[in-house]
Amino acid sequence: MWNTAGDDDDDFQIPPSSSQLSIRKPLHPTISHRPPRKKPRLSPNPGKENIPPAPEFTSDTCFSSGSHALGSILPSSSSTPDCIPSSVDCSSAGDSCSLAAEVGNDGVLVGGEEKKGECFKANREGYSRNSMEARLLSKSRVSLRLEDEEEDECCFVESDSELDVLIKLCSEPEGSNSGGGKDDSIQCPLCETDISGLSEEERHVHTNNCLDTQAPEQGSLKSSCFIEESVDDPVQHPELVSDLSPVLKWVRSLGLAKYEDVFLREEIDWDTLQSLTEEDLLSIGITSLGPRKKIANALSALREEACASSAEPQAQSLSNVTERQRERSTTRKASEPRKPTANKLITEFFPGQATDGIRKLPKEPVAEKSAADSGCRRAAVRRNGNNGKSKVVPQWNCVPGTPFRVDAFKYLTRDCCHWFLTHFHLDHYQGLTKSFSHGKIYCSLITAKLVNMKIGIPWERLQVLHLNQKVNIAGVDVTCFDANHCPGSIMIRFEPANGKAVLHTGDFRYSEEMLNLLTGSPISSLVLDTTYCNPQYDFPKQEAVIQFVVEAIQAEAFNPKTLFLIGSYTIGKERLFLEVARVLREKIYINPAKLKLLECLGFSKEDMRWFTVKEEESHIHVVPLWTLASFKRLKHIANRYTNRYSLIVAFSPTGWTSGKSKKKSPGRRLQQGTIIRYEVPYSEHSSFTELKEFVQQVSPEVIIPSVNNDGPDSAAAMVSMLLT
DNA sequence: GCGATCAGGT
DNA sequence: CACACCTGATCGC
Repeated sequence: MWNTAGDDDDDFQIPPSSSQLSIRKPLHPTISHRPPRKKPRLSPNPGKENIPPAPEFTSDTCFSSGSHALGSILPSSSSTPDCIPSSVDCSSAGDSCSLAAEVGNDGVLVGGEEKKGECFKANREGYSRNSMEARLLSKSRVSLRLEDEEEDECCFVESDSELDVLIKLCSEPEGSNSGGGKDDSIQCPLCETDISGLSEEERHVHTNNCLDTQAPEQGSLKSSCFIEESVDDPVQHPELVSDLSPVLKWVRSLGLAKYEDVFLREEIDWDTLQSLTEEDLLSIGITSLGPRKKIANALSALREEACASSAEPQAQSLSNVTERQRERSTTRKASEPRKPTANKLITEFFPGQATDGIRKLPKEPVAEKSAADSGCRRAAVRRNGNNGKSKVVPQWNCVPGTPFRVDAFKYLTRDCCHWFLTHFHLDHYQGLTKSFSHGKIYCSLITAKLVNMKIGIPWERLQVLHLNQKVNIAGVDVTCFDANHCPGSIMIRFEPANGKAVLHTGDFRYSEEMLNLLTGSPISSLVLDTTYCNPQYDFPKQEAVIQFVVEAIQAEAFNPKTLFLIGSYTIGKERLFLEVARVLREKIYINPAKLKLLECLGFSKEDMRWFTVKEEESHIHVVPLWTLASFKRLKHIANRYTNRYSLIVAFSPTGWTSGKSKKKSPGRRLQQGTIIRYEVPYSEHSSFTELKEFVQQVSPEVIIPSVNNDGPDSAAAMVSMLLT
């Protein structure tokens, strides 16, 4: 694993790294191999469970039980073989060539037969086409395709979540209460005329007419949903714009017209405006200091003004507005349920839950305060939400039962002096600067080195945690494990005195080995990396994707004037390009800064030999991921190398590749002229299936998602999906 | 001038 | 979608 380094103070090499990736020989399970799990796959649809991903060929079995050490991706016994074109089995050759060819199922690449020939040419080291990996890939592709069929079911699960049911319920107009069947009569929400006989378009015309003529009476609308909708869509309902316009005018008068939207979205009326604090402004999205101060100052001036004369002309002119607002809010209360609006706290869907403590259901984990949390994260505090308290630390940055914080440097407070950092990615260490003086930072050795080197945190502030070793910090037993995310990434188990253990996954990619390590006290709360917590994200094992990339490179390499580009983050994806180097037996170019960084990651000397900072020594270059994002940038690179290279083949490894389109394919190939870009689903987060497996195994009482998205992917919805 | 922070982009 | 990061603008010391 990445962090095996941490096991040994003096030597932070990544063992067992001596092995060479040999994709060309049949593989054997390694010593550490565990038999594939026999337990039934979790499936939202039991009837379809007979479509497992071919157990005998899962990467877990072919490779060494899902291990993570670079070297152990494949058995160490097989140094790169000098085999053996003569042993090639033609039928399977078709298989593996078609891997590359099929990538191009969008079209362009590689017709079958010719390309096969090219494959052989490119196959400098030769290899047994009948390899397990080739079978693994074709197999997994089949199973993936089959799994696509399950997808609908998964989506159904999602849409059937508690949240969704509520949303559906809420979005039904009152008029359509009784079933809303299509035979029911449809009334205009304004004049209540039966408009069933009209076409949909005609109905729109009708209601729009009513709107135009009846606008002043909108307060009498029956459906509060409609009112809310109007606010959401002021363009369609101009009368409401004028409702809010004093606020908007005021904002405009400050020269901050760009924030009008914010006030509109938050439905801030004149009264509310005057009670806004600076915190509120921050929370509704006015994050720039300047504008915020400006508004705050203007507000205090406004308040003073209001105090000075309680019946000022300005207030007078606005009274009708505020009255209307009040009226609206009372109407609202009286006619629930109401339609959810974009700016509604998810908490509101779960009355009581937000303020309740941990809600425990027998055997079923729940999303703890998930609702409140999702609101807190994006807009730290919402209007009227926090009684003026400052920055709210999101739930997932806290460790229940302890005063500790995890990846919470954006929320530095003086009441905490134990700060954990799970890994060195910007979104987790953001806020951490070298002037940090809030106590100790606990992290893995690799992360500590990076934090020290890149941010300048002095070593005195850093406390290295070694993998799988329990230590006691402020009375809490703390153990960390390899998170299999990026080098140095850890998951942390906290065992506070109250007996309720907390597992914080940080960002992680599931592996079965984690479960071996996680034995011990049962986990009460699980803070879970839910990046891909949606059934639509199901991607192959990393090993399979590496395999795919290697084969694609081989297939494309018939042209000696080809430049290969592999995308990478500051840290992450190393495994991918290191394996490519090993397999192709070619050095990989990285820039000096990257080399310095890689030197912190504990690679062995042998591994480091695969890297070079001399551009001319390699035609495989590691570049930042975003330079591959657009063909425009790629063309720019191509222009730089017109003399040396006639073809560019780029690999863009990201889990999002397996989004809505091209689901679960091991990669796809895009081409523009002499530039080819492969998008490969190489993910360093757990797939949905893996998340389910993990949650199932850990079986916590409470799940706290570390989510970035809200809406239908709310915490509650996610938890419900995980449990389905 | 520099570091920190934010907005907007890929 | 928004991974994890970049660039450029702005702010404060």
